[in-house]
Parts: sequence; C-alpha cells; structure tokens
Amino acid sequence: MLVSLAEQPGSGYELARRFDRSIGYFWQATHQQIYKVLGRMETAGWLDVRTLGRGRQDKKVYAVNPAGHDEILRWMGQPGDLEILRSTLAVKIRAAAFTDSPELPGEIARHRAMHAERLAVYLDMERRDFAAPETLDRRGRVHHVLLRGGILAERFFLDWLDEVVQALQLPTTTSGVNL
Amino acid sequence: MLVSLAEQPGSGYELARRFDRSIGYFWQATHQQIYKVLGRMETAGWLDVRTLGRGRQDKKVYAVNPAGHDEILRWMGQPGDLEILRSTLAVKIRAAAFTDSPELPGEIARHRAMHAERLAVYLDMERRDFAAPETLDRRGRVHHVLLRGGILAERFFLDWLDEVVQALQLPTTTSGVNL
DNA sequence: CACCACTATGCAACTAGTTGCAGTGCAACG
DNA sequence: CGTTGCACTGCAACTAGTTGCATAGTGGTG
Repeated sequence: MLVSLAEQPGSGYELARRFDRSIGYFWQATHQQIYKVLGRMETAGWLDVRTLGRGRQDKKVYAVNPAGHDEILRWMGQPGDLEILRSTLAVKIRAAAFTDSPELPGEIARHRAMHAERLAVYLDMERRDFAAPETLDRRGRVHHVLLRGGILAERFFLDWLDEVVQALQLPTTTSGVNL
Repeated sequence: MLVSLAEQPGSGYELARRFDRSIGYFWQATHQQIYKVLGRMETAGWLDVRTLGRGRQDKKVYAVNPAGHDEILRWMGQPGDLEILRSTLAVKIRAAAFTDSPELPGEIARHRAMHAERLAVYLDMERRDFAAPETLDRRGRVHHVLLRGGILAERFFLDWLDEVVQALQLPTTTSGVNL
C-alpha cells in the first residue's frame, strides 16, 4: 500500500507528511507504521535506498524499482476490500438509546466542529490548487478527485451529524450553513 | 465498545449478527473479535453470564451489570477519535496517476455496484421499518438516525466514485441514477 | 439416513497498527 | 551560546484485528 506512495521517491519522514495531504482522507499511517512497511518492502526487494549521510545525519531516500513496480501492478489487479467507515461516536450515539450521558451532546458538537474545520481546509486547498480543473493533466485530475473525496466525506459527516442532532432533539449549538 | 451492544443481552453469535444490522455501517467486527472482547469484559467484571446448557450445547447469554453500566458512562464521558475512513481503492486510484492498470476501471465499477446495492438495501430497510419517523420513540429515532448514517455514507461513496469515473474519463459503465 | 446449512463457541498463530521512548543534528531566537 | 523546535530515524512492547482451523448439535431436504 505504501508502495503507491514511494512511487515518488522520498524519505520515511517525507512520506509521513505527504500522507497528511494527498490521501490522508482515505488512508492514515503514523511514521512508525511507515518505517516498518518501508523496511519490509526493502527486504522484499521492491525498493532501492540511497543513504544521504551528510555528517552523521542519515536520511534514507527510497525509490521504487522495477520489481516494486510489478508488485504495484499485481496488487492493483486483485480486488480489494470495500471502503471502511469507523466511528466510535456512532457507537456512543447507539448507546444513547439506553443511557443518558450528559457529555454526549458536547462530544457531537466537537466532532461536528472538527469536520467543519477540515471541510474548510479542504475547500481552501481546492480553491488554491485546483482553480481551473479543465486545464489539469492526468496527475492533477487524480489529486483533485482524491481531494474531492475528502470534501464529500466531510460534507457527509456534517450532514449526518446534523440529522443526529435533530433526531435527538438536542439544542442546535454550532449547526450552521455548510458550504 | 462492545459494551454498548451487550446493552441488550445476547450470546456472542447473536451480537455478531446484530453487528451486521444496527451499527454495521460504523463499526465492524468478526465473531472472533467479539468472543475475545466478551471474554475480556467478563474478567473485567462488567458482564454477567448465564450458560444455557440444553444438552451439551453451550450458549452463553451475556448481560451488562451495574459495573459495566458505569464503565459505559465513563467511556461516553471521554472524547473519542474522529471518524475514520479507509479505502484501498483510493490508494489504487492515487497510483493511477503514474501507472496504467487495465483492471482499475473494473474495480471501480465493482465498488460502485456494491455500494449501490447496499444503498438499495438500506433504503429498503428505511421504507419498511421507519415509514413514520414522527411516531418513533427515542430508541427508534436512534436506530433510524444510524441507518440514515449508512444511507448517507453509501450515497457519498457513489457520488465520489462517479466523480472519479468522470475525472479519469472512463467509460460510464454502470453509472445511473442513485436515489 | 446421508448430507448440508445454520447456530454456536473457541484456540492458535498471525499481521496490522499504536504508544512511548530515545537519540542526533541543524537552524533560528533571543 | 544555550535553549527550543523541528527534521529524521528507529526500537520495544503493546493492543487490535484477521485467518484458519476445530468442534458439536439441530433441523431440513432429497
């Protein structure tokens, strides 16, 4: 999976930061996870490494080699799992059918606010980097459509949380216009 | 987390099946996972067990006791992680910026079809079980709003995949009207 | 009555992912 | 020129979750 990201070479650290952008909405990984996978893929022979040892500071730059490229194609060829959605908040809401937790409304509001903030960030990115979608090349269109996924996802969460607030007849604290 | 589901008593097997319904859209677990967590929670003293041993067939019915109920309240009191979205398909799409995989369009169509099918199932459930939302009690409203989450989620996936198809200028294979 | 599907539980071994810690070297701030 | 912050890598120990297997009773079909 990380293969697809080492596609454009870089160090583990850079990869971790890149995760926050491009596909952070659809896949998340800590730097630990990345270093582990990087190591595994190196021993599998899919990556080439150059160690830039200026001084004693070691920075390992990984690049996908032909074997790695083959592996990507093989992986893309086989069917993958359906998208996974996971929400502890939903479980808490479920529990609200039985239990009365005074903190739940606040928690819902918190989630709503965070999703709203993310949406704002993503929309900003879209405005800045993808102002003219028609002029984009394939690479640009791919990046744009992934960002679109992030935007639609956040909108989904907001819409849903608004329905939740309504259904539980909670005070409409921070609900407002989305777009 | 499973606590909230053992709220209405049942055996591990029943829990696993219940997962497929109520909150399957927001949390998934195999029966293995459930048996493990059930065991852990029993030793933690949050559950009471009655073993129905008709013949030698052992069926363990779990029920949350007061200590378990306290634990649920405690858990609901602390802030939880943001909703997590995870899609290997998105990673493959990302890879499509560099690589040309002949199977990718089919894979996208497959995912789209599966999401469409799920959406149809959920809408059916809504039509059958929640025809008159105004008449629902708290419990019913909670179940309904969770189902709404599933519906909105599937719609989000469909919308997004349609954008993907358009962005990659793939033949519009199975795309159609959603609702 | 042989076979299959379903209800029902669980172990063992594994992979994936998280958390906490720990270190280095560089650049900027005051 | 000491401290802070950040780029950079990694180990060790853990929790979560998956996969494959084993087992057993029950009810229905051909």
